Amino acid sequence: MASSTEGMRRGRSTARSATVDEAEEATAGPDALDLSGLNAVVGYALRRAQLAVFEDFIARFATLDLTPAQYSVLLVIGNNPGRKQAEIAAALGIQRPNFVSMLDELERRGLAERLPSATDRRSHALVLTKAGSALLARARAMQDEQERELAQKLGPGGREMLVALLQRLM
Amino acid sequence: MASSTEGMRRGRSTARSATVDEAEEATAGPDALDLSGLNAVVGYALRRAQLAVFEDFIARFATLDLTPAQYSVLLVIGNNPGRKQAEIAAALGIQRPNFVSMLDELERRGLAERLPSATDRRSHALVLTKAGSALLARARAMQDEQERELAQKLGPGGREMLVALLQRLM
DNA sequence: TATTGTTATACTCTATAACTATA
DNA sequence: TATAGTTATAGAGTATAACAATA
Repeated sequence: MASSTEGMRRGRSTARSATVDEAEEATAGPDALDLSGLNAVVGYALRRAQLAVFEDFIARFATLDLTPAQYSVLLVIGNNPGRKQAEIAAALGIQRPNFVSMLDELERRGLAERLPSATDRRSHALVLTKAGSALLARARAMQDEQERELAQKLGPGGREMLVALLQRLM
Repeated sequence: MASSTEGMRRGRSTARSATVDEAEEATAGPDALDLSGLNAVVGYALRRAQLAVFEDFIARFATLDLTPAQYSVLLVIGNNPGRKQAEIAAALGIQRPNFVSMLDELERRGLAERLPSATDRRSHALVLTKAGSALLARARAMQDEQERELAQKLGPGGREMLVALLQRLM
């Protein structure tokens, strides 16, 4: 159902085995647009939800001056100290060239370090500094708080259900 | 194409109430990284899932030469013919200045048109051309097919559950 | 004075080619 | 020959200021 306006709304198409209809936007303003077609699209809902969650994340982490990407880098280095740049970058889906300036910045701020590898003089072993570990601890606590608030929005078991569903898409 | 070849595991997330559970045993290879901390983060899962779904979308829509953004614009114009640029753009979360070149391109391809408004000489009434409607119909069918495949990945009721959970985050 | 569409601009992300020094 | 880190660069995507025409 749905469709605030009568117009053209998926008239034909009898084969709808997967049920593409169910989302619906209640009444909004007087001249509100019909977005029913978009709201049923998984990709669109994913994009909007991701933007909303990231926006919230960025606002929270403003005090730590950390972007989501920087947080993920600190987290992965912290859990995997001594790994090569290429390994960390690949794990995060970051192109190696783009990872250079990210590390430059984290190193400049004294949060991470590029140590010489003992076995391969080409590679760098990434580690967190003490300051980096300390900041990561604060960031983790902050992120846990966001996770708790998201869990509340999502209802009982909703967060775990959501993550499980998202994993199926990757 | 072929972005990110990261190595993510499929941690079984045993449900735990509201607090962040970050104890997932990563059935790891010899030198696989520990990403358990990230995999429990809703925002990160959202981002990766969104990228995966969009990548699939882009590959499918390559034959129609439509990006996800262009598809959303055609869809919303089709369901809301005669609306102003600013209205369509706002509904999609697109900045008005950035919407200009998008419309230029759709108009250049003969898919959409900027008609003079009958009531306000400043504004343009957006409509689809016949070719635009025809392309949109093909795109919709293509998108329905993706939705069906996603639904299969997500299991019985999974797609509807996912969309409902995502709506709670916006 | 406010709004619509537009131009110009800038900043972030992301992607690729190519260099260097090692292996 | 291949790999790790790097440089340079190009392309999207997104954000804001400002202007002309109109309300």
